[in-house]
Amino acid sequence: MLRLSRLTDYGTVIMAHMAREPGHVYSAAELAGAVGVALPTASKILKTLARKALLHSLRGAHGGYLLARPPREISIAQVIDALEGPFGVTECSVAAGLCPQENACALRRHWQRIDRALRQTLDGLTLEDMTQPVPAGMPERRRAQHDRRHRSDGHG
Amino acid sequence: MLRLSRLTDYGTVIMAHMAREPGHVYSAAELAGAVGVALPTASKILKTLARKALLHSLRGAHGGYLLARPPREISIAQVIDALEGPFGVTECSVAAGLCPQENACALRRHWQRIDRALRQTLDGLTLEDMTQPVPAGMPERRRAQHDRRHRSDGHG
DNA sequence: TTTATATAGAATCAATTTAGTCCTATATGT
DNA sequence: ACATATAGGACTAAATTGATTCTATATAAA
Repeated sequence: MLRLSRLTDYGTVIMAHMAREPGHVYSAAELAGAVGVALPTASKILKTLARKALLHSLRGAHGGYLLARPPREISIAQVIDALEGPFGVTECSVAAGLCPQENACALRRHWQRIDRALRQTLDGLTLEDMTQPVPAGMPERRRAQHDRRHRSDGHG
Repeated sequence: MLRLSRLTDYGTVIMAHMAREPGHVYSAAELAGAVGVALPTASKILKTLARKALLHSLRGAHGGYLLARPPREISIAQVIDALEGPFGVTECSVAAGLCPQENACALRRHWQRIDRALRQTLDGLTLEDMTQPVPAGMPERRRAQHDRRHRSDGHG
């Protein structure tokens, strides 16, 4: 796995949808319909994204949500942060706890390094990228996507 | 988040512990003690790792487990695969489903790309690396760990 | 050959987490 | 005023995960 929660998944879909027309104000109902989730669910996500300052919200009649910044200034990592809390692959990498052995504590450092590397990848991809069709090449923004050979044998 | 399950976390700790003495045969009880988890839990993890061919198991008295390959030939990605099933950040990236809009299907491609990038990172790190102390520099094996600046503003 | 020690594998139970919904309050345009 | 929309919190139900237990099997040693 290494899964994102479903809500976060929806969140990225919603954000990507909004990124296609950055100035437009979308109501929760509109987005719920466009993305195919129930209104309360979309609402919940939108509220969170607004609270975390990735969206601006407008209350009252004709209100709704719009992106707080241009799509190219909102990264996937930021969306994940907003919807899933502090970034970290393992519990241990955020807060030490178990593992009485020195061995484990050594691991902690490694996990933190891994977190940084993964985060870097997700931070290098913006909403703008997500609206672009994947050109089978590399829509990487400014980071080279180097060779793909790796040492694993049986895993795709 | 983007969390690994706790069992997977334990699994990596166990594997890293075993990697310090690659030839040695460890009983489940021994490992449970060393790593600080209950015996049944360690057992469960070890059985899975053995079934997925990352460990060899020896039954009977004086039995136990040992690494199936040298530590530098077992990547973190492989351990995660074994304990968490098919690699993928989103449900959508493994099996399409929701998202009636064309927008969403475009996203799918992007998620798959993201999966590949993350996997590459985790595949570049082996058990051998995990046993090494983190030298504050870069224990990367053959992949350069480039600059750390990224575009996000408020997130650590 | 019997006994003690270990793993294999399936099934089960409890706890936690997550998804989804609902309710009340507040803001704004007509 | 009234209709429309978001804010925020509380609540419920479902799914996932963690942890344990049970039976079967294999092996070393007495």
